[in-house]
Amino acid sequence: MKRATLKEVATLAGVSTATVSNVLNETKNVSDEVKNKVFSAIQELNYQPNIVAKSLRVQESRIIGLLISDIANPFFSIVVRGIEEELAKSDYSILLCNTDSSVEKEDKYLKVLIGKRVDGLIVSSTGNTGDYFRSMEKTGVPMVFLNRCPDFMVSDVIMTNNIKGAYSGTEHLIRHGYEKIAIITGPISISTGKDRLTGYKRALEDYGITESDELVKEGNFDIESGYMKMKELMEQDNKPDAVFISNNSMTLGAYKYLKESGISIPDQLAVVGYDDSDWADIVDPPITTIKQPAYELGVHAARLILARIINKQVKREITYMDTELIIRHSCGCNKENPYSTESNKLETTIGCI
Amino acid sequence: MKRATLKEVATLAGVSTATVSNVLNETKNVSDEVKNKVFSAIQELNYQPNIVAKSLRVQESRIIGLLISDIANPFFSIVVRGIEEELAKSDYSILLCNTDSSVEKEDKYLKVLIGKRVDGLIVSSTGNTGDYFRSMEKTGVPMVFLNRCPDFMVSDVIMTNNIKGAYSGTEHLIRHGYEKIAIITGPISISTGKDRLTGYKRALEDYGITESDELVKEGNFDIESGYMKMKELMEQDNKPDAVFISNNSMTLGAYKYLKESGISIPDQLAVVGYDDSDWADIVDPPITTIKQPAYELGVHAARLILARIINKQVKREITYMDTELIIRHSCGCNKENPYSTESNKLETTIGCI
DNA sequence: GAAGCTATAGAAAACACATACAAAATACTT
DNA sequence: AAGTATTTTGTATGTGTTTTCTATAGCTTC
Repeated sequence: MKRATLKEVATLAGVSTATVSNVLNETKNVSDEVKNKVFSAIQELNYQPNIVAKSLRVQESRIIGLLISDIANPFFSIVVRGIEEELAKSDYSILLCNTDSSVEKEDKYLKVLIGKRVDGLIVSSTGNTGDYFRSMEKTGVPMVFLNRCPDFMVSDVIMTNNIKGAYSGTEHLIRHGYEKIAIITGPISISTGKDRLTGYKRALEDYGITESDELVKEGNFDIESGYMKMKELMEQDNKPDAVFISNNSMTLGAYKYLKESGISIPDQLAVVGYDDSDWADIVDPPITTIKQPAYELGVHAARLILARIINKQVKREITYMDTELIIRHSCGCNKENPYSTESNKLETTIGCI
Repeated sequence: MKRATLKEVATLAGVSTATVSNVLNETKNVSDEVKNKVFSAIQELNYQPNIVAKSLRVQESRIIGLLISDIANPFFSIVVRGIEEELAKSDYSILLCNTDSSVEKEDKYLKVLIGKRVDGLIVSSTGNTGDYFRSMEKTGVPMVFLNRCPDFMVSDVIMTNNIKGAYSGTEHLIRHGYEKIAIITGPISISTGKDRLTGYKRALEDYGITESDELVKEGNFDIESGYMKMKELMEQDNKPDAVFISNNSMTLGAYKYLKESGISIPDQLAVVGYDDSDWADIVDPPITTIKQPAYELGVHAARLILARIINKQVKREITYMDTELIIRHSCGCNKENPYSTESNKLETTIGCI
């Protein structure tokens, strides 16, 4: 079905294409009389401007590429929602690319995104990034990274304060009096994984607890590895009495293992997780966790990329957003008053122990 | 930073733009000698084809619009993943639009999608759809609907068998011997809400149970309404001894209420939910639920839209995908052996009661 | 050696729009 | 009334591709 073109409405309205364009974009004065002719022609032909032609002409696509490792991870899906809603306000659309943390997919997508002439790029990829990013710099399309930035890039990045977050999680466990606190980390090759490990180590150090290699297990942020690493931890001689787990999926996996093997939380093993979820307070026991401001992260990323598009030569910005310790019961807090909403406040950190 | 154009590589290689295009697309024979010149020119200029120009010329954007009510809902985010992965195989990208079930947003997005000349549309909107869809039909862009199709449209739709799913969930409750089985439905103005209610009613009828208006509460598929409707149910005189809840978010909300008020599941109230989740088996108690094949739904939708793009004149297709009853403990099954994986099989339906 | 064929390369016309510039029409001065 | 300023409309070109149609050169075949 052939769609009407600008030219067609112009001839139908008996004016030039330039005027039609001008009434559409309100870019010049045109008399009401002519305007009306144009509008009714548009109506009659059911004309819809061809944005791809416009994009070609004005050299902007009004679309932002979004490179994300796993849209099905609730943390990311909330980030995406934040991005989407903020971008929509400025009439930008988002092109969604799920990279699965695969360098090949990332490179492939990057290629099509640059080919499609996206106006900007938001990337939240937990994997290692390939060569293709290097060539991105030359293209000059603005980018903002979420939670991690390849070492070789000079670009905007907005991070949650991973070190601090992990620190406060481990600290909470320490104050509870646990002595053998383990950690299940993400891949230490990537910054979120590494930073959260750093926070953990720093907390132990500050409280004079000697760390043990046996108690740090490197997972890869998915459910399966949470399950496996938890299992390793509980089957070895040097068992922990508490564990800090570096993201939501691994916490889920760990919980599955613990329940399967009948290990009681927090009596036999206390746990503090990372990332909050809607379901975190209805599992058994409700999970004490480090909450990242996922939605705000997305909103901020969107604003930043928009700012970059408008003004390309502002200098690099690194933003840190703070996490929040959400206290529930998996750490050992509040057993006598299990569903008090009072327990959900950060301020109670000290009091509850 | 100006990007190199086809014409520039042509002049650098000393050939015409036509030949460059031909070597790029392998659409005509060109001698190896010339090919090499072209390739090295491309390399030297770091040339990236401008896909929007190509789109304008060949009249296809290679992008599929995706209208979805809430990307943060785990059910949808998995659907999206299925769509994305399948589409990527054929080098189609997806433009993500989160409608929040708002007719205004839907119409607005529809407008930009059609303007951007998407090659197809996948819509999974739980809300009522506005007028704009009507005008969509005239444009001739292929559409496939997920789980619901506006009455006035003649379009492909792929559904899960909602009636059957709700039937089997309710039936399971009935076989347990519960006598006052309530339902929290979605909005009955939309088909998923209505169909699941129908399945529920049909089950009651088949087993000779008279239904009570007091036991059917209409929510709107979000956490909050699950909470509120559960509350209503438990605070009224005519309390149920079991409840069937029509989606994941409302089940979550209902669980929150039940835990807060110390109502024990399944002893005081048995529950069967709709939609499966990763966390469904670590909550307390693990949720018996009707699982929709979310990922497969997405894959199928992607394939269907692709087929429609290639061949526009095949006739309308309505696909039903079957749900699966995942038996855990919230219904009352398997209390003595709580984490047996055996319990997760459909076949045990009868045996477990 | 002319006619016919094949293989390769190029010229130019779309594709649908925006915009700089020119021109015309109107309004305003004096 | 003519001249000038201002508003309104039109012309023409450019945006980066693909593709149809032509043209040329190198063959074969009679």
